[in-house]
Amino acid sequence: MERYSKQRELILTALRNRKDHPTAEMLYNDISKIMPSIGIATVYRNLAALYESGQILKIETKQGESDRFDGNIKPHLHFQCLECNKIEDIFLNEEQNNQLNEQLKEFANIIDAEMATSKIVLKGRCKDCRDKKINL
Amino acid sequence: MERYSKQRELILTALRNRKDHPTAEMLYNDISKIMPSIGIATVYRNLAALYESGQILKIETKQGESDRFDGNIKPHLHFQCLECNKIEDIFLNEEQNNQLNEQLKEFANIIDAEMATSKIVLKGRCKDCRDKKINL
DNA sequence: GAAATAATGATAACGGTTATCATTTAAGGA
DNA sequence: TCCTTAAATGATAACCGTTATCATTATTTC
Repeated sequence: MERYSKQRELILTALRNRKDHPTAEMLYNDISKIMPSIGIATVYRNLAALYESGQILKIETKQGESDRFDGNIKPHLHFQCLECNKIEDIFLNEEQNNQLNEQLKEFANIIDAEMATSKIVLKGRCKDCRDKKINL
Repeated sequence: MERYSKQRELILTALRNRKDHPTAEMLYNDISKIMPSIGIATVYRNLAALYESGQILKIETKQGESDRFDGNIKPHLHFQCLECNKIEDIFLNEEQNNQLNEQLKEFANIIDAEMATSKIVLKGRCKDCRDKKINL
């Protein structure tokens, strides 16, 4: 059975305290300041467990790039800036969310499949990078 | 400058001859039958080059799972079955495609970002797996 | 407390991909 | 056609994020 551990609590708190989408290693660095003895494997293990139990989100990235984690489990889209690589949240209102899901389910119906979830990452240029370009 | 190579031609042809979404290794296996001397690194190198020049698509998968490649560059969505892991294409008509893109661009506007591309993977149960379940 | 057994920490192993480097080969003249 | 040059190749080592292993520690239950 699942058993309480100080480490898991620290990991969940550390993730919720961040407003970005940290990697396992970033969280490990944060937590090391409080509990220097923690091992990186424990961070990975607990993030996996928290993800499987639905307490956090995981943004799977491509090979060789670390996965990102998200303490905010309200459904939302992600936007990744192609210039600075930052990942931002896009929260939709319920109406927008339902409408999008309905449309995607229809698309799945085209091939007679049942959609359960979708993974959407928008890519382009974030506000900061756009503003930076203008100032050059 | 870019220079012709028999290997690159074989790789592109091998990919186009498949209707699924093979991994680099699957293509390597196919091509080895014709050119046994080819090296796996050459396959990876050329797939990367073909992707960068827009001649093929790449479906980036999660860590520890091989990337998939697609010789069909007409814009389309992907559906991955959570049971059998197969990836299928979903082709939208132009109207559906434009409508979806417009909607996604609006979502990016919420955070003042400019969307260039989107990566959408629908997940759920494919037709085959659904039919299989019914027959049990 | 004591026993049972999850969870941990250190580190080796893993898997897909990329880098390295000597060798081969295509391209463009002489 | 031969020569030069530099891109492409093939073999393999290295890389990097992640997972497995295993002895040790710590939480739960009695």
